[in-house]
Amino acid sequence: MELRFDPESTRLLHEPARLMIMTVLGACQSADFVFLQRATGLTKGNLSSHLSRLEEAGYVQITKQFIGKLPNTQIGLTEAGRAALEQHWKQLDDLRRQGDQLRQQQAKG
Amino acid sequence: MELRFDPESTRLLHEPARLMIMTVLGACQSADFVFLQRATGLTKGNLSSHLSRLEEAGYVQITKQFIGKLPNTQIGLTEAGRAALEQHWKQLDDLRRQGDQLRQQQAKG
DNA sequence: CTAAACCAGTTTGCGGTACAAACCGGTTTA
DNA sequence: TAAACCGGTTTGTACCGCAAACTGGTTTAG
Repeated sequence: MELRFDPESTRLLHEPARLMIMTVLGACQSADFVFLQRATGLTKGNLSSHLSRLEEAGYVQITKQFIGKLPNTQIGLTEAGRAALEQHWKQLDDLRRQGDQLRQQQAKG
Repeated sequence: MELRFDPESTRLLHEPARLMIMTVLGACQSADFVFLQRATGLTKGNLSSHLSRLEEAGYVQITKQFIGKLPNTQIGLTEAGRAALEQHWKQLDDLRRQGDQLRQQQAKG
């Protein structure tokens, strides 16, 4: 029996840090850098580089502005990003289902 | 709001290849190397090294024997392995739930 | 006035890892 | 007896996640 599960399709989201980021963003239209850092517990450097990757992948869009005199970075999911996140959960659910199925086949056969 | 999600606890299983392996093993008492390779679609080298990692982690136990004249490697989940796999799914479920919760809070507030 | 602390991030350096190619000891086929 | 096959393991490399160091500006302290 051939397990159908494509690691490459959502490889980006298999990194826990990125999955956390996407999960938070999935719940807001937009969050800023500091909020994301608090929510995920990542270091600034770490968060920054993950966001760059997600941006390159087209999963988030990043807009910079000034609030008063301070720089501020807003991050939001793109449609592609939202789709990828859903897709990722679906794949995991599906893998788990396949495991259960296999188990039942074993029980019978 | 602080996301509670510990990447380190099940980092090993965040690798898709390893999650596939564990999923298959979760359904059998024991599987052999060739079966695992077919089921997961991994290359031999890749599978071998992932199994070594899982063994070091105490998640699988590996026993070697000869079938006729050919070497044969049987792999099975340990109790720790089974527990880790369940734990992993739980963590993912939990993260997703937290996302949904956040979303509902946003809808209200 | 200026130096030290703070803010909001980005870049850099490094240790670790996933992957396939090369390899290995043996067995079967030609 | 040599070439192909079997069941894996080891090696080399390119990539990646992480925190420390840095950047460019702002506020506080003396």
